[in-house]
Amino acid sequence: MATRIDSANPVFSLETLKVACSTCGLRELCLPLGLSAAEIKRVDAIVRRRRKVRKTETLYHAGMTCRSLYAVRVGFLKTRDPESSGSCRIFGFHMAGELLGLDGIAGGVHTCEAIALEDSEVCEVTFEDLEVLGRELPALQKRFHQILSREIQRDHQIMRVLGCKTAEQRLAVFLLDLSERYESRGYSPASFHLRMSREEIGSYLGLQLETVSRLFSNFRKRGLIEVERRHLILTDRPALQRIANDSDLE
Amino acid sequence: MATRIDSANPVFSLETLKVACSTCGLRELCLPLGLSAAEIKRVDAIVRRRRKVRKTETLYHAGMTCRSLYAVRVGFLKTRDPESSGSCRIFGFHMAGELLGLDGIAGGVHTCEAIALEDSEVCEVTFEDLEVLGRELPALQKRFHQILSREIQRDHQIMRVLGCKTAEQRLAVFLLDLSERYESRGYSPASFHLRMSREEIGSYLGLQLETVSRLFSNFRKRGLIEVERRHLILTDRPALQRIANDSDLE
DNA sequence: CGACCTTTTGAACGTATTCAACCGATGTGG
DNA sequence: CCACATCGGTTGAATACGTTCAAAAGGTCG
Repeated sequence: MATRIDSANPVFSLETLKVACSTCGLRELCLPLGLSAAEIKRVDAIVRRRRKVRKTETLYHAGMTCRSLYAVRVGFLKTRDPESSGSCRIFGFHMAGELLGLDGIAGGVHTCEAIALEDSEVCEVTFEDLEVLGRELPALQKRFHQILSREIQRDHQIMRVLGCKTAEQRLAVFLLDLSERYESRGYSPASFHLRMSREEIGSYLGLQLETVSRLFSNFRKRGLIEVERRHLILTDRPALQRIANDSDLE
Repeated sequence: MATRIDSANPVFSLETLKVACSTCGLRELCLPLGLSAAEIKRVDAIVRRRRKVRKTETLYHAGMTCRSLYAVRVGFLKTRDPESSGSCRIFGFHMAGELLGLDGIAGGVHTCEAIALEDSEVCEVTFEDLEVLGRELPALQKRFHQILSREIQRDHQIMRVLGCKTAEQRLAVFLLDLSERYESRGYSPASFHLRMSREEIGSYLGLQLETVSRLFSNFRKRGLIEVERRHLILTDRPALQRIANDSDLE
């Protein structure tokens, strides 16, 4: 029933208004962060459409022309490298308020593909509109640059993890990162549901799914977490922090 | 003698004019790519200063307030993670025409440090100036976004390498990447000088220096390269390509 | 219910690391 | 000028970490 709205009707509906940036709970995480109410209204106007992506469905494929970026409104998606047949094809997991498609600006083509891990909704904004409006609203321009730069920082963090952390450290970093992101969205930082499989976690962390599974068991035995399938409780976050940080000192 | 010019004299000199963007050989790689002659002149005007960084000297430290980005004019620099005492602190090697400091836009603070691997010169542009001018010159704004997006793509490439390639594949990818970058700057893609130590290569690729050294020897024995200290000749690039690409198929 | 997918666990294996010795080039001071 | 220290690089041997292969249990869905 929900799909009826987004697929067919391009005019404003009550439904559309309800999810305007101005009233969106994510405006403190997403593109509008730091903008005035008036400015947010202008941003609202360039959001082309709010699109639903069902679990397992693809938001965009690699190779598709890319003229827009997408902000996750609700749900959870992954981006992955299409070519590499091997592992480590997953570049990231994306929660509400995060932006997708930043890698496509350079070439006008998506270099990875985005797939929903649960029923999700995204807001689409074209680069063109964003650039035009950015010229009028310096705060928006600045915010956009911040987001791009933030993404580079994030990638550096992942490179650090992949390049010099043990399997144990990688998983600890990963769990704490999820924890923080849930917390900043108002969810419990200690208890949450994993939207991704062991294989996907492994793919993201440069590990085999068996290794991930073993580490979950190992962390459970040491009393650091409780894990039941995909439900997770971080019972000893300070200890996880210690594991994650320990460069090499014992 | 060269330092006298840049350190003391803030007014335009013949020397300064000589290195203006308009006449810079790198304008087809750097920020001005795709701009008209008139637009390049405007970019010239916001280049605050052209700064020399001697070998082993630091262009910026992590934690320093960051209000500018730097374009490499001549030379070769590395950026590295300051905190991690372990390995893999090196995020990248940067050649002429490449931009440094993109990670600092978000927080206004440098998150890594840049160190010259040979005597280098960089052009400094403040984000503020770049944003202001970007509002006037859409082509510049677009170009800047392209560069940021390109950097994200680059990071993805590194994540791919670190996450799912063998040591052998990593080195092959690394050498071919250097090769391409030299070629696009008009140098030989097959014969060049390594500016970095084995340890720095390892740090970048998530390997130990011994492993890198062994791989060089191994590649030499297989007739793929000739290597004499830091001088390198890629004698069989197609073979290196095959090694780099082979996902897992034999 | 049976088919399939995800997850767990075990055992053997292999790749890259670690520790160590050594070499050559460079630089310093007696 | 040579002894000596230092730094970058090479190579060997033992080790360890994570992978690979394999089997089986638990969940989910037609």
